[in-house]
Amino acid sequence: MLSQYTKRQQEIINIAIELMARKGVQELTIKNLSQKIGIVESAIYRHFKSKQDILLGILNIFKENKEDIFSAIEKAADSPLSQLRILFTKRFEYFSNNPAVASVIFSEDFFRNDKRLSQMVYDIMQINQSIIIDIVKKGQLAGEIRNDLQAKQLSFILSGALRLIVTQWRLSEFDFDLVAEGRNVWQTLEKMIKK
Amino acid sequence: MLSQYTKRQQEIINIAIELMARKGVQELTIKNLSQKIGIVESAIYRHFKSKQDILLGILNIFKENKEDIFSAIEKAADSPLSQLRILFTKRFEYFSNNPAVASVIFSEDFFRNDKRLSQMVYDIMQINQSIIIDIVKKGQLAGEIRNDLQAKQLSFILSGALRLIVTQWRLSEFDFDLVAEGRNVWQTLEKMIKK
DNA sequence: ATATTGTGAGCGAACATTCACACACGAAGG
DNA sequence: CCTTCGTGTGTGAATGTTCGCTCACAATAT
Repeated sequence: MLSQYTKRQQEIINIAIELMARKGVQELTIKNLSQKIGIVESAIYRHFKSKQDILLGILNIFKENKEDIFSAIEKAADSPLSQLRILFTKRFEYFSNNPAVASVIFSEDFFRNDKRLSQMVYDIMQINQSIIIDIVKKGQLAGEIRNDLQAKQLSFILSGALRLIVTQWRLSEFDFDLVAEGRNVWQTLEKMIKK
Repeated sequence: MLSQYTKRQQEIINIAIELMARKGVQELTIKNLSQKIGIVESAIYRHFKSKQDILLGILNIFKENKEDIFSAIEKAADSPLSQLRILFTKRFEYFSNNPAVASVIFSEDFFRNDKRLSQMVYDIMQINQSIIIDIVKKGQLAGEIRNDLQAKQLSFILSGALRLIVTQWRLSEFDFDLVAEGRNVWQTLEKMIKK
């Protein structure tokens, strides 16, 4: 088995993501979940021992995907600046194709109650940040990126822009072209950080 | 009366904000609210006709405060770049003194269910953006800010950084100095946008 | 035959909200 | 000066709903 989850579990996780995307976190109930799958409520508990574990599953799926993107980018032996551009583009494309995931991953508040969940959210954020920092540092060494700016602050600003645009896209009910708008923002960012 | 709300209503709103700050949005229940005030649940409904109206009250308070900050900044007849710096500083100071409000204002997801509430969140965001855009444009005209960058994109990047730092501060349970970190981020941003 | 998955009824808790009732208090009227 | 009355506020019990979850049982599949 490729994933740590069974087929049914993956199905449940995906539908859970869709539900959260449609109308926010309060839409994710065991009842809605089971109805959309076509089984009865109690059957959910054959596959997950609690709702928290389903949420954990959602975060896991996202974490795995993110790690995939990153390792793909590292292998693409481009210049650091191109790597950042590809990173941005790929993330926007992913969210554009999976709007549901975007809705879930940025609603950190919802995960605050549970230690495991909030820790996972924090981990995902950290992975994100540290990989961007690494690329920025490489770019500074290569003389591609301004080195009068701290890598940490820079990656922070990059992440902030990425997050905000996705958030607005989400709140606008996905009614603008995320990939196109993302490209615009990236171009401005590139001008700002390029040496 | 200065505000559109009575004393008791203001008290309820403030405690509601505190509750949401402590453990996230799910902590805000009529029961918790009434207990913390020292009255019985049903008494809440003497002052607000529904929970949604309390949430609307929270957003109103924040909107009013934000408008105050902005008008104060406009009056301070500084250079546009200084105005931006003051804007950043004041916002960080405000959140630092009112961590509860920070928690509330960035949990947009929670407000998605209700048309009035999501509209209000959207309004607040728009006010924010448009004022920053105005200042940026002035700065570009005055030759203080690079004009090879679109004002809209720039203000976007500024807002994104501001939001992300507040979010991380919030998720870290407020355990770093928001004002100091905010100053760092601003200094980097300033270098990036200055002509 | 045994393990996996689904069913249906039901449980206890939490939730927002309603309602009949009680109390306090200032204004109005005799 | 006392009574009366309306208004604003708090009380305690109750309602209907939704929630996550459990359990005895049945069907299905290997």
